[in-house]
Amino acid sequence: MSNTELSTTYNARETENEIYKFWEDNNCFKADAKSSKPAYSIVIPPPNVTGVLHMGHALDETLQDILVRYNRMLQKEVLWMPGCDHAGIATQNVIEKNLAREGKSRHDLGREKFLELTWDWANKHKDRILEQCKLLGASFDMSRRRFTLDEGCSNAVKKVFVDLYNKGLIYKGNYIVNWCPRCQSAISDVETNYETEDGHLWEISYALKDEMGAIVIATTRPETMFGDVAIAVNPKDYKYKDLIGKSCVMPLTGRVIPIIGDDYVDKSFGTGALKITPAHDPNDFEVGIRHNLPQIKVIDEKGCMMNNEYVPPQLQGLTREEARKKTVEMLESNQVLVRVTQHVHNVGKCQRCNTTIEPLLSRQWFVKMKPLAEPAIEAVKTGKIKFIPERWEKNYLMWMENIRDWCISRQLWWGHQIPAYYHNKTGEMVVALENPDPNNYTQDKDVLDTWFSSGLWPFETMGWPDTSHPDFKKFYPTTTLVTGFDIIFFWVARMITMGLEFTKQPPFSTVYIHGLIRDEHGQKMSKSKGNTIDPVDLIEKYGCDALRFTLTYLCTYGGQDIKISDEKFEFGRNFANKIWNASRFVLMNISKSKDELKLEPEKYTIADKWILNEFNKCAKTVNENLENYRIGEVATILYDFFRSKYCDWYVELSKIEKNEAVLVYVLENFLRLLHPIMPHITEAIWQKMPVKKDTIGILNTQYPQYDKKFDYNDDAVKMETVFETISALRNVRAEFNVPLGAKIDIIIDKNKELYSQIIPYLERLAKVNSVKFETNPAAEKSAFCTVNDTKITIPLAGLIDLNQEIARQQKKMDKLEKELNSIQARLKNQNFVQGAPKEVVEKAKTQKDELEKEINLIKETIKKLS
RNA sequence: GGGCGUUUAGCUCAGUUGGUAGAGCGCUUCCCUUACAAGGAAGAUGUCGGGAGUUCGAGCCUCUCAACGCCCACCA
Repeated sequence: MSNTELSTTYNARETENEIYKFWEDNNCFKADAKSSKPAYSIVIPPPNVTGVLHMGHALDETLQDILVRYNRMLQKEVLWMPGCDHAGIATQNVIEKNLAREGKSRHDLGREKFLELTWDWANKHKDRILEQCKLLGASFDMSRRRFTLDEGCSNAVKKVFVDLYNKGLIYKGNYIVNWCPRCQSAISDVETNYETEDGHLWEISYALKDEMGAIVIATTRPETMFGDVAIAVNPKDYKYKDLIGKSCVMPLTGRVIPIIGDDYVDKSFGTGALKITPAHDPNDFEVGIRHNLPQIKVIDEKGCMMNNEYVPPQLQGLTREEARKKTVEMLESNQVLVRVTQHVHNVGKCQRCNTTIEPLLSRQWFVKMKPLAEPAIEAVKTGKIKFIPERWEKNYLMWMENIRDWCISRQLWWGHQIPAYYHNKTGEMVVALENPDPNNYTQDKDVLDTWFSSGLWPFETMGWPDTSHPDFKKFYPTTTLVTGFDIIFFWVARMITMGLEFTKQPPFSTVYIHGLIRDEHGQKMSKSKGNTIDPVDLIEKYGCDALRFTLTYLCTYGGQDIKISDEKFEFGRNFANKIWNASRFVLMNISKSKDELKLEPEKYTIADKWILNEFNKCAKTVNENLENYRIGEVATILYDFFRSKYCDWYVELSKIEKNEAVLVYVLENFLRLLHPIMPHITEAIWQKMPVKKDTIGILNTQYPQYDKKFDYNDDAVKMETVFETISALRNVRAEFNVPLGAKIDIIIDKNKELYSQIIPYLERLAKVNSVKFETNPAAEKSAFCTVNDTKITIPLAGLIDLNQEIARQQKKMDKLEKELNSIQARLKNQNFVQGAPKEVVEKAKTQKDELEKEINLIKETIKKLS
């Protein structure tokens, strides 16, 4: 990278691969736990081993990398910890699907063989997604990469489980859980999604025992009736209250069950009477506990009717769906089906496979969440942990304040096996880090919810439980957590609770929540919809920096979802190309050596002062916005500065008169400011620049800051006048179709001091032939333009159309007058003059004066023309 | 049922303490002016969802209505 020539069009891919390799070869991303510099650390939200890179990762990783690179340039010791999640159910599903293709199930292999197979697969795919992240330019420390099932994480998981158990915060018990008959496992509440479905409400008549009459209940799930243990009515319901304490006879089976009273029953819903099936409905389960009722299971783990005394023989073994149909038929032929109505209701679905959940009575492990949630609520309320944007705090708090116990056991094989051991003969249970006696004790077959281990991610990756580990000491707690709002409950909340419980510190101080990536119609991207965009394709087509810049530009502070389409990334590509070419121009036009390129304030032109002033403002706002996580704003500011200020004006002016040192200084520092967003192109150009380099690359240079010595506001204002003049003259040329080759003469009535400085600019940029200064020039056959109080006359014999010119002037005057009217109205208002801040009033007065002057100028001009 | 978000130019969206609206794409006209046509110059386009209020002044604050979207809850 020593040649100073740059190719004419920017070849993003070639450059990016080369540059990333350069950083890797130089170990640029490696964090030093022994460094004395202040620490900045981020842990990656570990992508699933099963995963391939998608747009969500692209956004998430880009934002993290921006923060990481920014802080690295602020000269902090930066650790970005990469790694993957074993993703229990998701991974097991993939492997089982592969087996199914061979006509096998996991049971054909047995646990050991199955795990062997899964490990092979996981090892093969573990680094794939992190390798893909490198295509995004991710500057994480691969030497530290972790996996939630590696030895360190497994030890942390065991320790946490045992400690929580010993503190009484983990318990095992028979409760109703969300059971997925396809995954063959319990899942937690947050893994259950509800979908609205059209169903039926069946009203079934239960005959009273030992007397005439019947009670009619309403149900959406008649097949569960065989597990009924009571009929419940509201004690305040006059229709039924006398029946409480009596019994009824169940249709089809003849079993006798009591009628009970419970406030939970809604008098106005259905028939006002409710069958109670504790083993298959969460609410009924609660009612059953209150009334000390038995729990009768009639549906098994596969979602089929059980073969037991409660289920009629002809239904045994049928699926839930078949059994429902058959049950209804049987009820009908027994003439106990009173009525069927359409009923829209919500049905729980497994988040992983969308199978309808079966609420099932089951023996599972739970974490008692209330005591853990309290400090987690406190940490957010007191501001120890801040959410950005702030509104997510409310969301988090609401969930935390209504937290329910967390079912953590899964009937899977892939995951952390629960460290509970049962005596083979006595059944005695021991919860411990190790099996007390492998000959006599057998480990619990269940594994833990994936989120149990990812909940420990910020500290289990830093050496914990060894709190003297250098990484733990240097880099924990981490600084910022970056993620989408979709996993606040699954992951963020659990990291906070676990972090506080086990390290007594919040695992991070800021949670930066961004939106989700959607397709151009606002639809969530999914493989099944076929609307996904592959970031790898985008990188191939437009380049990684283009992808990063575009995403960043679209990522606004409010954390709105981001709609994308392929073509949107042309924006970033075009910008990269612009940067490349502008840099090419600069490098081609530098004749001085790096030692000669010194800023010499005494030689600055007003243009130099203007661009230095603009850059200085740019550096200031960029830093402020990065500090406040307004990352999209940063992209906008940098884009605007580079295109509208540096390229459109300063580079153009430099073709007339150049200060090489300023040209190079501003470019180099702009590249630094941009580096966190577009790391490769900025590094590639920087390497070729004739500047002093005492770091390996641009990535560890100092991040530019506001510098008082570059405050040149007065000159900047003058320069704006120059630009306005040039634009006004160009407008005249365009308006009257002055041929490109033709030069114009202009007569300026005042402000000679400034204009005489910039005659070469006018000549080159507005194709001016001659400049005269005259207070009252002859105005015939001329066009005019006004810039503040200055009038410029442009004789255009042969081209000028007087009416057209009058109309043009009139239009400008109308616009100015409208503005003036509004300001005048304000200034006439005593309330405004007295009530508004002094500066605002002063500003309005100045504006008024300026507007009046300019309007008078135009009026005079029009008068002369007509 | 509870909570949150969105509504600004044809499209996608910015708009940080209230001071009188911007970008990208698209569109019109001109230009391959030796950094860049993935470019340059000039230009058109908005009763800031409706209504009311606070204020000297509202895209921004308050209330209300409407449409769309999301989250939580889960009355069988």
